[in-house]
Amino acid sequence: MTERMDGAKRTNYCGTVTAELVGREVTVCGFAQKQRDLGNLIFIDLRDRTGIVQLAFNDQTSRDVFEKAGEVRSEFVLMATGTVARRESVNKDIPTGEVEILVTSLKILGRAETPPFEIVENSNVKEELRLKYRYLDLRRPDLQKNIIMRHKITKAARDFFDEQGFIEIETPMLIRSTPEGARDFLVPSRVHEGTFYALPQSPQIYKQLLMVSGFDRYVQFARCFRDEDQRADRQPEFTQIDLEMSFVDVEDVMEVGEGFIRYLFKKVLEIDIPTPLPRLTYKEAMERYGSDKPDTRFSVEIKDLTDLVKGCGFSVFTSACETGSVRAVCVPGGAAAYSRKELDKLTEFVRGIGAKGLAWAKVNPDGVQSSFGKFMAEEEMAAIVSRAEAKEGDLILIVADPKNSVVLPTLGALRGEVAKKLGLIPEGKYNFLWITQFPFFEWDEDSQTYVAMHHPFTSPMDEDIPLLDTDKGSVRAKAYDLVLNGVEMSSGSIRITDPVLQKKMFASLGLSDEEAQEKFGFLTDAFKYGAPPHGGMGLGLDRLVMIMLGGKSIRDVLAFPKVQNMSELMTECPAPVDPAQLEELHIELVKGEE
RNA sequence: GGCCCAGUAGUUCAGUUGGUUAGAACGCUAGCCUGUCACGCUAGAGGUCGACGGUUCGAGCCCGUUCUGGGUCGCCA
Repeated sequence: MTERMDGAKRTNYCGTVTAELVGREVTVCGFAQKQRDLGNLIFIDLRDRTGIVQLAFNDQTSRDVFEKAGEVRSEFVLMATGTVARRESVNKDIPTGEVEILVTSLKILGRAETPPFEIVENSNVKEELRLKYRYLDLRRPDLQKNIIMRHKITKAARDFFDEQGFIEIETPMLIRSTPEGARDFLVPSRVHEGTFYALPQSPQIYKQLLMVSGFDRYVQFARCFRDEDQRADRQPEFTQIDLEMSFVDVEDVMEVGEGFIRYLFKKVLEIDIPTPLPRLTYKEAMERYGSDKPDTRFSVEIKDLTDLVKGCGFSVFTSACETGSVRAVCVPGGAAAYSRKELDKLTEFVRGIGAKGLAWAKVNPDGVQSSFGKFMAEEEMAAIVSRAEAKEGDLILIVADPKNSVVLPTLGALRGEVAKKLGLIPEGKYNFLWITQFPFFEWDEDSQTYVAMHHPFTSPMDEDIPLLDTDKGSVRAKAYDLVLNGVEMSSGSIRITDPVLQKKMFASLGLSDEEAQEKFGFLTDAFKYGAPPHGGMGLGLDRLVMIMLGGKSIRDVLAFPKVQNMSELMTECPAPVDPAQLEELHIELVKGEE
């Protein structure tokens, strides 16, 4: 039989019962971590979210309490009252290790079956099982720590933005679908047959309307939804710290952004992040790191060899030079000792990304050994080694392609791959970086047109507006990303508020007036009534928490995450619904093709 | 949608060239035990080797299909 609390109150959390309380009567509640029955002496480790305290039962304990203690098994829910006493032997491993509670009253408030896995820290139980019993997994101290840390981070964020004069406003979860970008989750309307709401991918349009409404500084911890395939750092529903400000330009938003980062890291981790944060333009980031979200925790950078190999005898290089380039990364750390097999693996790796091959050169003590040496004059090879800044023992990896859009990302991925392999990435380092001056348009090979790299309300840079008619590819946007350790943490921009310019941008993206009105009319209409210049950013909270906790998987910072195929193993959702429910929603299921 | 990895007791794993009754540790159950805290000692229970099909005298092991989970590419304005 389980017992009732009968009006008893907890006086202390387990983890707070320390030596100062010796002699005092306390009442603690929690889960039995472990029961150790020594015959006429029983110990129970009682656990709550603050830690563990030892309950002791001995010959001083009344018979019925002692017998009850003997029944206790792992994960029983207990309430115990007793006197705090010094232990005969101290446990130095836990904060409460100097004391124990000599129990005078014990209530078994809940019995527990043996759990499918032990509730312990650093569990290496298969994730599938942990997620099926997520409520048990969440009892483990590491996950408790993560979830509590997440709370601290959002609390600090609320404090910061409140101090900065931001108003927290909730925007709707049921919104109009705007079929740009990622796939929407759709919600059928019961009342309006054949119509659907969408779940927001971001509160973008609403927060811009709030600027039109004069709220001036808005913030929201916004739940966002994207129906795209998952990754280790991506979930179908996620949270953004979403903000928007009026009467600002790029610098103002970035200043708030980095002020927040500095505040947060100091407050939560007691780490000083020096500001202003380093910046790179998109172009520079691509040319030096081959990525618009470079990991700068290790120094390997891309070097351009094009001018050095233009006239060499290696046709792979010379043909690439015509429209593309030949570039290299120099891998330190004794990578010249790489075996043929390891080099083949790297070649396979770059082929997987889209490059046609990988050339290599080892800087050995007795000279340079390379995959293309027979096509090179000695001075040419020496120039390559010097340009790559390679030292003895280094390995130069070279990618050549007629398209820079192949060369740069390939080397970017390659530098990350080898850094991981060689352990060049230091732990516990937080390298923030702004990427600025993104191109406005992206050339789309499939449709042979320019498409918006950001959403279509992003403002072009003032000085690039004339290029809209002459050189679309060179137009830069007032857009900025915040990158942390090679992960995109945040993305933001200054928005267009000039109706004439907005019309022009829509046209540049191939949207007719009618289409633009149909899709975004409510926004452009709103701007007719006076729109303050504004801009903002959205910061991925889940990823931020993950990196601040040194985690690798976003599932570890969410209470109830979904797995790769977007289902949730505990409640087994998504799930079929009753036919009557479908009928009410005017939905008929059609069989998929076999 | 493509590619890669994993699936054996409740859990984590081992399992030789295909060969008798599939093992270990932890956990669990029972008994003993007054200072444990990874308690100890004794005894015990516990398996459709993810599923289906094939090869074989014989399959945990080989082959095919499939399911589940993970990673990654495509995708994520």
